[in-house]
Amino acid sequence: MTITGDVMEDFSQWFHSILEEAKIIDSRYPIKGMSVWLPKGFKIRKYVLRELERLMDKDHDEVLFPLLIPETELAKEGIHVKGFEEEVYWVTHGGMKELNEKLAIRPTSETAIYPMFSLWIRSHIDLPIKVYQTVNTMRYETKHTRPLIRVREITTFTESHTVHETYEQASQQVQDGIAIYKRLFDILAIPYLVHDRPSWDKFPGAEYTFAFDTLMRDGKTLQVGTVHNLGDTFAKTFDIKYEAADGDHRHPYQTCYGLSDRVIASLIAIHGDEKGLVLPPLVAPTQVTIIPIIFKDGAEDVLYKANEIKDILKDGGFRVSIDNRDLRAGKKYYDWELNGIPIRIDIGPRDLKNNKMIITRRDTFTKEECSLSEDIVSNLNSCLSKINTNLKEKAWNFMREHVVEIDSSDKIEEIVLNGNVGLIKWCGGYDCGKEIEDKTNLDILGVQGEAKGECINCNKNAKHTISIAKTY
RNA sequence: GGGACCAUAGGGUAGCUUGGUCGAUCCUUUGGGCUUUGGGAGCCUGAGACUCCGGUUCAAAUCCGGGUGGUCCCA
Repeated sequence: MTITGDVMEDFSQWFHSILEEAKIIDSRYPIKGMSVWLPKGFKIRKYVLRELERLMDKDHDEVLFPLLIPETELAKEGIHVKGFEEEVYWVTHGGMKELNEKLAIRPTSETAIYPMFSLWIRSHIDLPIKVYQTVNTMRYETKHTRPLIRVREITTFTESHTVHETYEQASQQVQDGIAIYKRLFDILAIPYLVHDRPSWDKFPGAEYTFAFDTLMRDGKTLQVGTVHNLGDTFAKTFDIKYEAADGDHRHPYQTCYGLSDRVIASLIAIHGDEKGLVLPPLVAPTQVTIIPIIFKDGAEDVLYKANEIKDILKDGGFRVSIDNRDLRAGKKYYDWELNGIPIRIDIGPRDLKNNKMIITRRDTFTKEECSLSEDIVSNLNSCLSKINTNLKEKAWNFMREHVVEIDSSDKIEEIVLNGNVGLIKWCGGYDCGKEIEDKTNLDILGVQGEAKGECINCNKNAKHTISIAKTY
C-alpha cells in the first residue's frame, strides 16, 4: 500500500493513487465520470462544506430546488443554452411512456431557479434575495474525465443566486462573493489567483465572470470557483420584475457564484505528499490520533492514560481518536500519514514513567516531547494553528514562485510549459487575445490588473496584465 | 474534435507475438491459528481474477469485430 507516482514528476498518477489509497472516492463505479464518495472522503467533504456554509449563512438563505428542469425553461435564455446544450442529460420517459415534455437534469440551476424568482419578487421590499444550495448537477462531458476534476456528475455544487435592485448592488455582491470565497480558500490553505475572465470565456449569459484559479503541482491551473455578474439579462428572459419605490416596474440585477468538488480536489492535490494526505486542521476528519504503545506489561496504565488524554482533548473541542487496533505501531504510523491527520500523539510505558507524551506533526514530521502536567489543550491548539499557517505559507510560496512575468512573446510557451503561470501585458483586444491563445496553444485566464507599456502581441498600448497558463 | 495506449483476484502484475502445457504466475490485500509488538515482523493454513457481446476454431486469457470503461497526448 503505497502512493505510486511522484507528486512533482507524475502528478496525475499520484493524484489517482492518493484518491484510492486514502479512500477518498472509489472511481470504479461503472459509468464514465462518476464515482462514489467513501466514508473518509465524505467526511472531508462534510467539513469543507461546514466551513463554507458557516460563511454563506451569515448573509444567505439555504434552499433546495428540484433536479429536473422543463425543456421550455432551459431553452429560454439563448446564449446560456448554447453554452450548455451539448452537455445536457435528458429525461425522456416515465416508465415506458414517453414524456410530453423532455426534462433536463440540471447542468446548473439558473433556469430552475429564476422562473420561481419571478413569482417571488413583487416589490423592492422583496429585494435583495440571496440564496444558495448544495446540489449535484450533471454534465455530459465528452472529453476524458478525471475524478473530482472533470466529471459527469458534479456531486457537490454549492451555487448562490442573488437578486438586486440596481446594477451597482449586483456589482457589490460580486465583490462580496469573491470575499467569501477568499475566506474559504484561506481556511483551506489553498492559494488562488482571481481573474476577470476574458469575454470569450465568461459564463454563458453573464456580463462578466471572475474566477478563482489555483496552481496544481504539474504546472496546470485549476479553476476552483467562479463569480458572475448576470446583469439584467436573465431577469428579462425570465420576466423577473419588481415595483420600485417610485412606482416604476423594473428588471432587477442578478449574480450567481459557485464552488464544486474541485475545491476538495485542490485541497488534496496541493497539500498532499508522497506519504499521503496532508489536511488543514479545520477540515481534517480526525485532528489528533493517539497511539498507545502497548507491551504485555503495563498495558492497562498506558490505555488508561491514553483515554484520559482523549477525553481532555475531546472536551477541548478536538476531533480525536485512539488507535486501539491490534497492529504494530509502525503500521499505525503509516495509516496516520496516509490519512493526513495533523497531529499524532504517541504514549507508551517509557513516556508514562517520565510523565510525557510525544507529539508529531504531519506537515513537518517534527517531534516534540510534551509534559502531561501542562495544559494539553492550549498546547495542541497552538500546534494546529502553526500547522495551518505552515501549510498556507508553503502553498502560497509554491504558487508565487510559479507566477512569472514574461516580456517577450517567444518566451511564453517555454516558460509556461515549464510549469508556470505567465503574466503578460495585453492591449485588451478580442482578436489579439485569441491570437495569443492560438499561437501559444495556452489559455488566457484573464485580467489580474492594470498595465502600462506595450501589448506583448501587437505592441499597441497595453491595458491589462493578464495571466496565461496551461489549464485543466 | 483528433490520436495513442490499455482492460487478468480489492490493488499491482506474468502469460498474449507463435491459440492447446492455464486446473493462470508473482507481489500486495484478505479470513483463521501460533509467536510477536517504540516505524510496514515471522511461520502455518485458507480466500480471491481472464471487462461484456458477437465471430473464427476441434480448441480462445491469447486471433478478429463491436460495446463499455480507463489512462495519456494533441486541438
